[in-house]
Amino acid sequence: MKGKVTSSEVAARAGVSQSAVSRVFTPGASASAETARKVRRAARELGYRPNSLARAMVSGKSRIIGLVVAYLENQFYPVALELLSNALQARGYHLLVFTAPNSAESVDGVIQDLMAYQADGIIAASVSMSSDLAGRARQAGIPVVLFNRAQEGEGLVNVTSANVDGGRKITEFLIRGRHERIAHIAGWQGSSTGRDRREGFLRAMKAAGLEPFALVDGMYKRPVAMACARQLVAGHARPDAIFVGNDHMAFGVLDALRHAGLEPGKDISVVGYDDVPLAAWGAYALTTFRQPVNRMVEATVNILIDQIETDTAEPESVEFEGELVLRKSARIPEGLSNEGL
Amino acid sequence: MKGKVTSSEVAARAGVSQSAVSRVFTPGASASAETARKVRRAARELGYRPNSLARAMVSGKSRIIGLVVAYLENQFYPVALELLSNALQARGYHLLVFTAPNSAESVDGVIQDLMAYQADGIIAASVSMSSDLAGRARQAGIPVVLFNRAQEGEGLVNVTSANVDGGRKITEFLIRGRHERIAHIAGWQGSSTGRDRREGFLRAMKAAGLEPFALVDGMYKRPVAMACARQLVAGHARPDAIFVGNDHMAFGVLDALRHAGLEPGKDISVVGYDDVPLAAWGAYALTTFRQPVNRMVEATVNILIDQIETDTAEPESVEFEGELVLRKSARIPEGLSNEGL
DNA sequence: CTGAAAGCGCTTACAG
DNA sequence: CTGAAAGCGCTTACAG
Repeated sequence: MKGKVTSSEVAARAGVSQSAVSRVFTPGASASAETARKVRRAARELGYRPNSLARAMVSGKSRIIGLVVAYLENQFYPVALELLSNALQARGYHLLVFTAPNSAESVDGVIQDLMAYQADGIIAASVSMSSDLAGRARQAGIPVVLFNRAQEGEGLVNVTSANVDGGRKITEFLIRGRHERIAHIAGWQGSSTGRDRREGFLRAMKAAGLEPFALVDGMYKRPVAMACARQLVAGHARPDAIFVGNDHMAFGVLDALRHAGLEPGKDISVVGYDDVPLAAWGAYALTTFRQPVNRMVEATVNILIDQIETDTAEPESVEFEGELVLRKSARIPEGLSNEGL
Repeated sequence: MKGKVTSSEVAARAGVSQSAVSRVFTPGASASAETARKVRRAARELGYRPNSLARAMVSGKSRIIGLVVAYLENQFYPVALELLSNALQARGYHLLVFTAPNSAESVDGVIQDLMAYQADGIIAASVSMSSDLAGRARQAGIPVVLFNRAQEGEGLVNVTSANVDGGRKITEFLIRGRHERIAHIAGWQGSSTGRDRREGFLRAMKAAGLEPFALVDGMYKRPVAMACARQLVAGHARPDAIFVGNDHMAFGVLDALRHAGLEPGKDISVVGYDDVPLAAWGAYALTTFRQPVNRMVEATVNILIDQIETDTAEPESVEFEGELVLRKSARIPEGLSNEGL
């Protein structure tokens, strides 16, 4: 066990000062070709790499971005996590990941840990934080972006897709498909996405002069959504369409419906929200509304890095358009194809 | 932007020395009740938390564990990531996550970053690293555990399940079910899991005096596995069972088979490997071999923390038993139930 | 370009 | 128990 090698050891071996070693490893610092050569050689021989922690301490930049996520079972998050990680790595940042139950207290605790680690920025994916803590992060100069969740608060930037709009478009699609008894198993009403999609649903129904066949909170949980679906089709008056608050719940709904002997897309239409990879797989072929994860990730990373590396420009929340993706789980209105939307 | 608050500022406000502040925040250090009270009060008022980076520098312990993963599309990894993160957080450690394509070079690069961050330990999930780098990690005193992958090398600890055994048991199950034309779409042959499961398959076939109907490398990739499946059933001699190297590929195989008009579990049997959550969902109901993720995670965390916190005890690789999980995608031998195994 | 020196925010012997 | 001081491994003015 040799332990770590330091810049002083490299300096000794290269016959230069410790500062010289540091300069060779600092992009933009000045060192002669000769010095650089000697230093790199010694570094290679010793297996030296600058200690990022020490560098972070003196420079005040850790190049660590904290990511707080709730549940990874919903495929939307692993996908986002991977994209985020790749994009950040490409720009020299690293993701410190925390999984936290989606309660303000535990999220707050985790974010305090992140601040103790001098994270340069924080991404909260689908979780909310207390406004008190948001204020403190702002005071400490740590930018926070909320990914796929909207929350008011000073210094809080939201990156979302147009959820009200999406809920409305899905509902209009269903209405155009001549569905008359439309139910909504909503996303968790404690979240902005759950509320917004529901709002879109309600507006479209109202505009068409329709009453919801049923409206329940599926909590973004598979078992809850499945129970709701079973109940909805248990009586002899049943919905002819169900708009489900996200894909993760919609898969459960599809499973429950089939178990009850119904064929989705024929006996009953089901539409989800997100368009996770699994939605495209044959066994589900879920009609859904695509959230543009790529663009959401790109925006998140840009906003964060802009705030970290320049201190101008108050960042603004962004909202991206999504799009309906037609597959087999819902009846398609006559004359409509995926292109026609 | 007030910036971070330091222990000196807290000391000034509390009317004690900076060392005193440090002691109050160091578990096990001695401070009078009176001092502690004053310090905590001042800290609260100022919103102080010790800087983890500074603490890490002087103590030599960062409490950061690096996790390197390849692809998160296979549900096995998000599940493991979440469990790992929870277990580690509970013990005061944090996960710095890197996604890296599964090539020795990129994994090596990422691990060097991890070492630069003074990670206390490294978990490489289903990726391999060069033996050169493994040696360096060992020299630097950083424990590395390979999760779900076996690799020889000094200082490398493997946490796996009994893959040869699993492959054998699946094959025996298929043989007992009177399948006669058994194909294997293997996991990537560049990985120990892929090779071991295939080895188990081969041994069981040989013991039964059977020839493999087909044996191909599915590369752990869904599109590849689907193409293999399509080919296997294209001719008029087709397999009556397919053992697929992992669940992720098996879902693709199931989709491809159904698309070709075959009913899994009736016209043809399919067995996967892993038992990810999705395998239990109605649309797939995949018969598979369960890897005990919980125990694998627990062992990984214990081994790592033992090595970090005590410097005795050469750690040893561990291998856990898995178990067959019967669902609907494969014909069940007469007289056998899930209990009967 | 280069070296000596200060300083980042802590922990930890060392004396009292 | 408590304070003054050294030191963790770097970066970055400051002189030359």
